Amino acid sequence: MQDKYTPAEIESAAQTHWEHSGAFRASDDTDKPKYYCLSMFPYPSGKLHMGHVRNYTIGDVLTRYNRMRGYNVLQPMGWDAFGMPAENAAIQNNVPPAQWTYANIDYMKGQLKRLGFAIDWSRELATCTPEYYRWEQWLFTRLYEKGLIYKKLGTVNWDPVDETVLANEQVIDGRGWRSGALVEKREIPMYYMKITAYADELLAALDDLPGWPEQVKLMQKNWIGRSEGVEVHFPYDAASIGTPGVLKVFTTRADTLMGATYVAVAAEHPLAELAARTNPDLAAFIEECKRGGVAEADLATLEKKGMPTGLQVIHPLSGEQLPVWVANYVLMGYGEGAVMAVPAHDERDFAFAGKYQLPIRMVVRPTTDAWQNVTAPWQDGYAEHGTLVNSGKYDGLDFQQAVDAIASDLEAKGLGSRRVQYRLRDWGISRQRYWGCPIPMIHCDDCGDVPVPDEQLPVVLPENVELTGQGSPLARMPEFYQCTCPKCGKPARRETDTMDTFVESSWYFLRYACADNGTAMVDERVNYWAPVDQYIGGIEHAILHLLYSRFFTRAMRDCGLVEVSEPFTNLLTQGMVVAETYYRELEGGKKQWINPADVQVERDDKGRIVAAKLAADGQPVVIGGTEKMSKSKNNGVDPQALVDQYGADTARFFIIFAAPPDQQLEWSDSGVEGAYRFLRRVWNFAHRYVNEIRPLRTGTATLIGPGGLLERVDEGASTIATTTLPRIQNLTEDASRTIRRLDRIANTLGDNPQVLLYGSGTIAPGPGEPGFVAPVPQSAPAQ
RNA sequence: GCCGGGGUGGUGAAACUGGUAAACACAGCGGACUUAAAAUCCGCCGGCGCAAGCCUUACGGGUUCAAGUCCCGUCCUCGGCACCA
Repeated sequence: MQDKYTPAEIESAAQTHWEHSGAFRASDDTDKPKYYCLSMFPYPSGKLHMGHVRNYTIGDVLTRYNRMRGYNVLQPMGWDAFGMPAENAAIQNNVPPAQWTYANIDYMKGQLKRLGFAIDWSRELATCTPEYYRWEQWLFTRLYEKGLIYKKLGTVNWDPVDETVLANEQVIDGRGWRSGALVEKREIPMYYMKITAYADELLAALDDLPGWPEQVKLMQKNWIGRSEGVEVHFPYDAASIGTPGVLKVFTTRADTLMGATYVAVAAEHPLAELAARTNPDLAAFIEECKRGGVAEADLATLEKKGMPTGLQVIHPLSGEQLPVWVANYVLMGYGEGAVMAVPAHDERDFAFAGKYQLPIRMVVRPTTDAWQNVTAPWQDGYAEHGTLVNSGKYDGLDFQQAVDAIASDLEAKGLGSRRVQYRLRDWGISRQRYWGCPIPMIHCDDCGDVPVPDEQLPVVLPENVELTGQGSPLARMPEFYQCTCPKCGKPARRETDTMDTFVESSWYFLRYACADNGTAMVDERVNYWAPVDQYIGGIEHAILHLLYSRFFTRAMRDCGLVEVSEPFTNLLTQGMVVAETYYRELEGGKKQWINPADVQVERDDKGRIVAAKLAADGQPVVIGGTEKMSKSKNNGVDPQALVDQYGADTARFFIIFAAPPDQQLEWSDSGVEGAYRFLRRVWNFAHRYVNEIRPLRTGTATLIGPGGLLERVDEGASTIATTTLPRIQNLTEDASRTIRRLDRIANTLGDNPQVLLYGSGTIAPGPGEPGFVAPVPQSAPAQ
């Protein structure tokens, strides 16, 4: 009897049936309520990894479940196909990025089909096709005309040897990853999307997203970082600077303005450059600040350094002269590229003033008696709000009174005003790379920057190119960049930068609603399907991708393209897939990571792993602990091997039961084995007791009965299948025992209990419908 | 450095508003049945202790009649930090 469970045959029969019957095609026109279930689309890197399998299995469970509840469910799939890895592969293997990408898509699509997901493949899209990116270009020109896209200087990592802009990922310890050269910061013109125009709305709308995890909303809130404060203008000192002007800074601590003893500017600030012209030491320091990459994590951990410019500005209230310093912790891209320094009440300024012997003036006294004067070492209390002292007419005011009085006085003098500032910066979308969506702009000597007119779209990315790793090939292709100005007809130069790949992923979920439309970006069907009811993906996208998508949906709304503002009603952030790691130390301290499949472990009588050895040579290996499955730690399990050995149902069944969706999943080979044995038994069980329902193929998952268990799945995606059945470890026991447990559970559900055998859905349904509901015998014999 | 998670037995993990920590299981150990194995059933299963009992939620403090849960601090770990996707 056990021989009857042949997953490869059973699954392929079911999948063929689904394909021919169009079982998973979502209808655009039905009375059923809609349910749009979306998993984040994959980057076509080569083959699926276990994280993909988990992501899409969770989405598939929700998809099939909601189909059975009577919803018109859309579960589409596509490819986030532009990006750096294709260029790297191209350089390494001498294959054009397009060819590499399409081959990967082909292979991975086959894998997804083999896994039997209920995907509507008729809506498939790949972001690297002109059919997709032409609409991105079209929207770009609309947003440019609306002023939501503009051009300004931005700072990038520059590799002086390869003469290439590097991504942060390509800068390792301040050096280019290929050339090894010391990386420099360089300013180049780039296009920006004005996401800050939506900062307030993006922030406020977080309160109306009950279906999002609190932690994600909090991260977005902090990322947007709204703060109320005062913009203060420090007039230039005529004697030292020469030209009239003001130095602008923003502060949330205007109450401490009378304690400001110097101002600090970024190395790229005009005042720094002015002073450097006559001061070689300062010029050298500015050069030093330009070394290294632009990643904030690196900048924030740098040792704080500075140098005086010799320039002075005038304190707007006291009239005192304050020295202007250049400091490496002030960044040009943030606010005005300058800060006022109040060493007595700011920890960073305190440390800086101590290092360079700058004056420290206490102007706030705490309400407690914890301290009386600001002295080293720094105490957190120094930064607390309190009563003003040493501040002339402002003495005795509390924080709010002081801010109000000082802001009013600055406004009266025309030297400042109250203002709201965001941490959020506009989104720079220009990339000096080949494998991306061309930015549809033309540069004309006479007319300036001119958007490509609609009738010339798309600007097609040439696909047969050779990559060298030095600069963008587009900039070396006259046939690409030579063009005529759409306005005056004179020879002009086409923009050779491409867009950030986050742009493609910011609207793909809307395109699925009408992927077949060749004449418009979206049509009225988008208002039927949007918003996505359930979005599933990794927590690593909590900020950038999700925030950009929320912004993009609003920008499209304001172009009259969609009605909704929020793209994703419910968000599930899935946990990682982790596994044991093993390694051996090579000479030179380098670690050679060994795949767990090649390791034999020894356990003590408590079941702890106490020793491990390589199966091939019997020699011991070091136990490296549990880590996220990755190539670098060589602890990945290949989904393909799993499917080949046990079938798709086992892979999916294990992965959905081994851990709650939002928690990390620990890989267990015995758990997989147990899942397989369980499925085999369920299949035999189903075959025996419910074979009057045809076609019957296999049983793959678990019971969900009417009553309690069913509702638990309904409560929220985070409880799928976790409380209804014991964890996968239980399933390593003999399946008949488990089935008896299922019966016991079923019997507690009241009259006419039903067991829903459900999972990959290869328990085939009646015509067209996946999933299968079978009555359960009141007491099933053990064997 | 900054923002957001996490840290409870050998393992997965429970503990809902502060009220018996470790439910439910897996693994393990012992036993029954069996010629034997499988299956099934029974018992044990955080630590120390013969026992009564004492100790135990990363670590150190605190609040409380009562703390895994609240507060302060520390350590470790994971995700993100705007050009990885």
